[in-house]
Amino acid sequence: MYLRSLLDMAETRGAITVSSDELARLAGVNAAKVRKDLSYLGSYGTRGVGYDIEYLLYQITRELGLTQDWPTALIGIGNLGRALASYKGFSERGFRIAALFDVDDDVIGQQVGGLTVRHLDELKESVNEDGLSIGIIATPPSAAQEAAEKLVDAGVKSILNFAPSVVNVSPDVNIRKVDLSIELQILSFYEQRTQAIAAAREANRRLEIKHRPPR
Amino acid sequence: MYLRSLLDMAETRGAITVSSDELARLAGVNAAKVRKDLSYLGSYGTRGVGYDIEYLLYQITRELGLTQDWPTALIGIGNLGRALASYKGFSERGFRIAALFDVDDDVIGQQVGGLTVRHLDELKESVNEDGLSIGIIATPPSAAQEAAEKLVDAGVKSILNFAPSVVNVSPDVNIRKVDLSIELQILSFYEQRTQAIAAAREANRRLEIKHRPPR
DNA sequence: ACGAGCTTGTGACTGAAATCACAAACTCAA
DNA sequence: TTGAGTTTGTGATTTCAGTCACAAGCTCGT
Repeated sequence: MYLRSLLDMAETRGAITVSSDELARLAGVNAAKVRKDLSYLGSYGTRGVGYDIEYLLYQITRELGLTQDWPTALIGIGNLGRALASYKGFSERGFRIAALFDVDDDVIGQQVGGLTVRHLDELKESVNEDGLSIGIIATPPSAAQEAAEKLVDAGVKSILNFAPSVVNVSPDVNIRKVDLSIELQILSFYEQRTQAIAAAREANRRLEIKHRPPR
Repeated sequence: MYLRSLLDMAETRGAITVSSDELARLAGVNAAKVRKDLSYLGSYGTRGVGYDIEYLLYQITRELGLTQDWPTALIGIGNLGRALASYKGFSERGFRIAALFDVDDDVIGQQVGGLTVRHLDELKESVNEDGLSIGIIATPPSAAQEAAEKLVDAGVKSILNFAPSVVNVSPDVNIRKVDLSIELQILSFYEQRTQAIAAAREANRRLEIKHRPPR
């Protein structure tokens, strides 16, 4: 989050430094938290001045491992897969989609974003050839477990799963999931609750009018 | 998460009940936490038996507001927008993409997933006509703020932002963001760290060999 | 050189979330 | 009916993240 705020800031304003207060406002958190978080990187701030934006950007980028190039395999070239393949946000952060895989013969061989879709069975050789280190799963839920296993078998230790299903892998593999609909469900929960509260208040108001004697 | 695990379970296995232990394993959390979480819904479990899967599914669905239909506006019909428009996971959970908006004349008028893309300026009328209650932003980062403001102006109180930029709205509006590349950055961080540790261990080993006298 | 005005870095504190641990409540077999 | 074996629901405890508060350290004007 800080990284994103700092990048925004570096682009737009010509400022050299930023205070924890300012960064906090941009990132939507407490200023003390900003300082504590940044202190884990070392003492890169100057009292009375703030943090040097460029230096801080470099340190965060380095710590997150974003100075390296991470060749990434994308499995499942459906609607979501295609969108991810051409998603600017990945390449901007050093995540280069380097190989595409699917199991559907109609899709295999197609050109997507300058890459040819290959069969999932060729994953292992491709990992060796291209040095793939991260795998993204964008398959239907039912195919996610198999995709994960093939990735692990090929030696990939970091997996990002966009399929809305539970995937089990050995504990030394780092798997994270993004469920696109979970955030919508959270919004729905709050909407539902505010509506329910409004309805209850309304019902209550009617009752009071009915039963309370006029003053 | 519980909802998803339970749906999986209801589909595959023919079990009637589930224990907190089992659900915890599926959802990847502590069993006591499962019980405490579920207890907020009321006491729907039976000691010595567990929870009735169907009943629990209904209660969670109801509490999350997923028994209702939530007509949703989607702004920004680029790669990601198109993928989201046809994403099965949304409709399965009751989120119906009911209207599409963009500002690009080349895109406006196109048919995407059975809907015609309209100009963002028509948002307000569409909110009134179709009863849109949730807005999804899938624009480029620079256009996200404007899209959010138009949504708020039209009366939408729940917004999901896929654009990787900070968006400010009044506090009575519920805005959540999904940053597709943040999860990759987290994976990168761990990869970077394990590689750094491995490198340090290797360097250390070499030093020891060099300096330690042979036994 | 010095004091006013900032801003960082961090120990102390607070509050919330996660976990533990166990009584209570159920099933089932004998 | 009883007792062994489960499993829930929840008070007590632990852990951890977030916040507060302030000394330390910097700049700049005078």
